[in-house]
Amino acid sequence: MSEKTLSPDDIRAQWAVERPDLATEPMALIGRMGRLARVLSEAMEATFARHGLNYASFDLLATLRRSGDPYALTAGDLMAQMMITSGTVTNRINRLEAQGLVVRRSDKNDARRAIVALTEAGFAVIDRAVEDHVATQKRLTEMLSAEEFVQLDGLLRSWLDRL
Amino acid sequence: MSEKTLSPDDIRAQWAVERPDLATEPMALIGRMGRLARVLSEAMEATFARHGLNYASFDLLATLRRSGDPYALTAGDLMAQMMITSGTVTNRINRLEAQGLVVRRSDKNDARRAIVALTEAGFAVIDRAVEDHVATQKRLTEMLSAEEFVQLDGLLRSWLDRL
DNA sequence: TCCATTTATCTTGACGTCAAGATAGGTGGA
DNA sequence: TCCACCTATCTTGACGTCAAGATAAATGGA
Repeated sequence: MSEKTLSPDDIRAQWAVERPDLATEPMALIGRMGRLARVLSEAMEATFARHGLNYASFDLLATLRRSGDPYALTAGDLMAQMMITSGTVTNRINRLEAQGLVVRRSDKNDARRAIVALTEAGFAVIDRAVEDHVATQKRLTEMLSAEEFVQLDGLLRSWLDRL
Repeated sequence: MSEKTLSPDDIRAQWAVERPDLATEPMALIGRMGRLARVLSEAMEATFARHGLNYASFDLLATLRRSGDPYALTAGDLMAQMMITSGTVTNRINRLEAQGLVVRRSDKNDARRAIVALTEAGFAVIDRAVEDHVATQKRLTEMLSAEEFVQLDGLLRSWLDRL
């Protein structure tokens, strides 16, 4: 009935009434992880948008940029590093190519391969965007004390390792 | 060049070479949060799939189920609680209605309102699915010690509060 | 040399999501 | 009573993503 959003704890409280047999401690933790990921994503998307990008395009440009000179990778490399399917890679490349931020070249040794390279415009955009992105991430994390930061990073790292 | 996926730490190492001026400590932490959220989501989606559901449909059915008898909310309530737009609510309802898991009724006092209620089939599906879901969440979190669990939950909670 | 097999990328169709706008019903003041 | 405005939901069009399959090129063994 309530016209309001519920916190993960509110949701647990509802389940406690309706299904008191369920152990919902993990639900609150995982729910908070999800909320946090969402809030962080929204803040980062706003940063990308200031540079005419979104997560998908930032991700691809950043992958090329940090791969170092000559700022070029095959579609397959991009697929692996961005952890997406081949169709999604194709789509991301197409959109960035239309914006003039990357170019497709063919590999002289293997005509099946598509080599994707940053254009000068793409290089300029991602170099500016990543600075802004880092500043946003700093802002988002600086409400954690140094000790909290280290603790959280350690917990996330070991959980991820065990999964 | 590498045909491999990179850890958040690998990514930081690449940036350290290409853009040593950037302070990327937050990037590793936020990156790990994102990876973790993704791994957890994939595991939970697999659970939903065993019941013919996905995240979207589980979310709506669960919202109705835990709202308690008579397991019915307006589209607006669902929009607020699920934190999605009105168009997305309409879409989710349509799909679940086609599966016979919810029904739309009109509100006698306000013809603009769409009241969405669980069917018997919907109730049965969500009651089974949520048990499986809770078991999956238990499995995902039980690699954390009790102490780690409490620490992590506390850190996430306070970070979220401050954001 | 040939061709069956493997590899790299692209295409197609289906989903879930959102922003913006359309539609229809409700409400309050003149 | 009317109508301008507000509210609740639905529609439309655009994206990003994936799974599955199509296409084209490389490879290796007979």
